Amino acid sequence: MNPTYEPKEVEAHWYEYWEKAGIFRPEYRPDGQPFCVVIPPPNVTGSLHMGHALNLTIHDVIVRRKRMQGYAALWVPGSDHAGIATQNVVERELAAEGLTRHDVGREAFIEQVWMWQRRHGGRITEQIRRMGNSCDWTRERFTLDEGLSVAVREVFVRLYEEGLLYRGDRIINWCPRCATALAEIEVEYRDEMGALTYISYPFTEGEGGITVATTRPETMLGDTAVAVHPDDERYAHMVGKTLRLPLVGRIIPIVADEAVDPEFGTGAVKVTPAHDPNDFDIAQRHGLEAIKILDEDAVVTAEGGRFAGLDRFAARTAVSEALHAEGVVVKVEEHPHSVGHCYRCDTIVEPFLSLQWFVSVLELARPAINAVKNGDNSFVPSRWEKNYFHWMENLRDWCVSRQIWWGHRIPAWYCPDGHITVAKVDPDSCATCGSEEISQEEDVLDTWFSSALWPFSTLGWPDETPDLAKFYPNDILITGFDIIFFWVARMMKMGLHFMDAVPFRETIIHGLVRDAAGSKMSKSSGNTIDPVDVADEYGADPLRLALIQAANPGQDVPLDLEWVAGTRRFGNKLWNAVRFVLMQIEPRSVPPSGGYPANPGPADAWILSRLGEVAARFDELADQYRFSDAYGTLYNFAWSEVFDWYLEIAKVSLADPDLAATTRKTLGVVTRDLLKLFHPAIPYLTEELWAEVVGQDLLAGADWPDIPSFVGPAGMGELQELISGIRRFRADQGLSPRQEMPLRVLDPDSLLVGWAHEVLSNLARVDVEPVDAEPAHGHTRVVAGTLQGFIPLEGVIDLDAEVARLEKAIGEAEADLRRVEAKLNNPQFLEKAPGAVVTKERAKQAEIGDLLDTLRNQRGAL
RNA sequence: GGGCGUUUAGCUCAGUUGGGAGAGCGCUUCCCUUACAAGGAAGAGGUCGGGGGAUCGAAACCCUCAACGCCCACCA
Repeated sequence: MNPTYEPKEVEAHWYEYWEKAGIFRPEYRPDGQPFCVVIPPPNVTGSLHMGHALNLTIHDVIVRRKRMQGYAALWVPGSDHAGIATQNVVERELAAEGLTRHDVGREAFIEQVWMWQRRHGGRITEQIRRMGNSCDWTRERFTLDEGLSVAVREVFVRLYEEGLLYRGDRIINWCPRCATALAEIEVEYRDEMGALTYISYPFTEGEGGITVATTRPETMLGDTAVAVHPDDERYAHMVGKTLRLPLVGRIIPIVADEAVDPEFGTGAVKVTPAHDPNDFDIAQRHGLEAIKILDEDAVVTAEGGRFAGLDRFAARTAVSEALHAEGVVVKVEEHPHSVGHCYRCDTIVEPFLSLQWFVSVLELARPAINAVKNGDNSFVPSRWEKNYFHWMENLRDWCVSRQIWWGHRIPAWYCPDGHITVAKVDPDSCATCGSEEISQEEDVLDTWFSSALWPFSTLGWPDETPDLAKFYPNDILITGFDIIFFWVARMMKMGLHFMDAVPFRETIIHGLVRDAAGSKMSKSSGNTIDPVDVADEYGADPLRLALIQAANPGQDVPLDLEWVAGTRRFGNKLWNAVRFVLMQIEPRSVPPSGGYPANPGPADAWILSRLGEVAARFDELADQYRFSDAYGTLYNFAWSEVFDWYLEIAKVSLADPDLAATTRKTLGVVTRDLLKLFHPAIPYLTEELWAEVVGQDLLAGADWPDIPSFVGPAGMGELQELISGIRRFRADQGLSPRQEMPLRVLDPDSLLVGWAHEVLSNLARVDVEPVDAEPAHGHTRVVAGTLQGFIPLEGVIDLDAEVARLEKAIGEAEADLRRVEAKLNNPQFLEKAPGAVVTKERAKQAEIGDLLDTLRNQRGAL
């Protein structure tokens, strides 16, 4: 073995062994209970970022542990066609050649996207493998593959037949750059400073008018009314009157509507039904006309009269200037307001009246809300359930049609008479009138429509496959809080509707990966760290361990390369600990499981008992998905107990003929079980070491540790405390750690037996002489419970240092005593505190009192 | 405007039935002891955001204030 841990070498080969051995397939454990999770499908043309790395590491830690625990564990991998995002990429390529997708034509364009996908699509899955993730690649799926397309079509048709999916004119959010409709959730709102323009609309009859306020003066071209609140006394007498729309000349009514907030602006609002959702609603209630004054490129239409042809922003300026010229602008004031941007390209979206396909989500949402309320699904951490409820209870219908080409084409056909035929199989004629002149809907479905089916479509639905029967519902779903609404909520709705069961039992929410300063990682701020680069430089295992050690449910994960360097140092420590063990035992001799010593020596029993406790605690924490705590516990145990103490003690035990055999056995099983416990987090390194220690089978397919209970011997803690105390004395005295010293040991409770004296003399570098009584003057004392060590002061040069050492100890003991006595002198405490607490305080008082006497005597003797 | 979260050592964070403040990194000192200097040993460092309250006892429970962060909302 190399003297140092080289992640790159270690990580070069194991993945293919695991895959070839079929360990990542649930069939590996034919009799195991099923356990299933589906990957949040990444964009097929994307590349791995740190958020993926965190999400995947959590997945893998869970799945690998479940597999080792004997479950038939299945992690379904796959990717998403990411309609708008992918289409944008290919369109940019075309644009470089001066072409648009319309120049190329639909079929050729789609073929070009497929080509792009075949060229780049393998990249992210390659990166997922590189990070060691144990997905079952034989079950890999793609949202646009044949099976999933069948599922999408089935769902579309059934929802349509059930009346839960319809085509209609609604205000949708339109991205003029992507040239498609968006769902509400696909719009990102940001506060921006705008101008609130107050415009006076004159009455058609008589003097005066009514003043309205708007941040978008250009939309006045499409106004068809002004609305006031019905209870607003200022305007009560005006309701029913008419106004002449400036610049346009259209006669528009004043209507009364509850939706108007009398407090805002002037309390009178201009109504532009075709370009504002509220206005659209008002118009519906009052039978107002909706006039589209912007087209799909956000350019003013012919309805805009002399402003026709102007871009929406140019139109804003032009209309504003014209209004000023006409003298109808009362005032303009600065006004912060929130502006919607396209989540794919950041262009300002345009609310737009448009004929689109919608899913009626409220009916689907009800069971999805109930499922969480009654515990069929729970969120971890549970506080996210509140957000989920609030979201689900306030849904607007989901616009699912997109005016792009890359995606599932909507299975609806129109005949010249306007009949709609929706069918699972492409029809030859109109289902209503039989006309053969039918044409298919041009639009495709929202990418999230297919993602919503992922937990069952990937398992073969609508066919009743064995996988579907075995692995639906999935057990868990792991994702960031940022896509709860995009994805989790929709999977819940679709899963319950079509499978009549929740798609997964638990929804595990993790945080965002942030940089070392706690800032969000983003391309624009240039603080992103590429996980593949990190894996190349530090290793995938160290990165995984660094991520998982910070990943408690719902918590953001700050990442500093310095911490990855730290986990790599841990890897090196583990590597060398194993190297040491292999110098003591026969390589490849430890059994894959069992093999615990029947009669362990005292130190063996101690470390085995601790191993059992730590493994139990680890399991408890891991079952709650508290991986930061779980691996923190394990990490500290491995380093500070096994490596720093047990291995050092073992060096002594190995020299003892009575203890050597059991020590070797213990070294072997403790090492092996540590490898098992660490394996889900650092699979490559542990597998490599397993090959040296166990040498048969693969760790990835091994059983989870089942550690029998051991009882640690009395005196272990005192022994360690005594050793530390002697080391502290030496450091305080400025003595060399190498300098041998005599040590008289008083051990009235016989805590230390022969082996322990050897340990003491080796680890503390002292010549041990057991004594039956406290030696005469001229010693300093190190106390560890009832165990006392006496170091002759002869030869200790620095008397002042020893005085200082003692006085510090006396000071600390006095402070402790004061605190304890303050409690015990409080009658209220004695009366009201539980008996056990009082007893504990009394014992403490006695113990500190003894210590203090000892220290004071010693101080006096100097 | 609503809702949620955070505030503990220089940094990042634990502290889950209220009973002697912890870890990792960083820092200081000593040590290249044949597994490991990517190491070992020892140590310094905190009025647990402020204020108030119930309690014998609060980092933890209640109230309040403050700062920071996130989500939602039809801010014309």
